Amino acid sequence: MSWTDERIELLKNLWDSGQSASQIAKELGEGVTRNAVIGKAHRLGLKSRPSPVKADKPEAPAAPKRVEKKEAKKLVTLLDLTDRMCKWPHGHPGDEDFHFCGKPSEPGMPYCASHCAEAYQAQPPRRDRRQPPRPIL
DNA sequence: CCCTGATTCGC
DNA sequence: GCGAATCAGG
Repeated sequence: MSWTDERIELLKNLWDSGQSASQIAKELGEGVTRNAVIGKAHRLGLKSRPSPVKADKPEAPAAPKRVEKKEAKKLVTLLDLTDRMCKWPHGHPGDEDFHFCGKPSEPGMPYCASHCAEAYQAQPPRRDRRQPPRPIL
């Protein structure tokens, strides 16, 4: 596959819609890797959203602006889920704040480690609480 | 190990 | 121009 106009547009849209390169790659499908996406994005001049590597290092810690509001976390909706994402739901379907855990899931599992623990609790030894059969004599 | 984007470099 | 390999960080 080559970069047709359509694909390029899709790339642009997804890119500045905040999708990660790997997610875009999946949606473009057909053997497109995140490297391809990043490479193309780079070449197109679409660039540089906060990259972990280039992250700031001002080194002057003289700015104690700690009382900032917590950044509003994006809620992981059904549409955001990919495999390898924890599918543990929070809230009730239909509610505005219904969302999924979304953390990296345990390999082969639908949930992250902690939610696996939640989901797959071994049943505690259930003592049979019915009255034992009473011998006739 | 999961993930992120950036860069390099042979094709 | 392309993107796999690599790098660099969370």
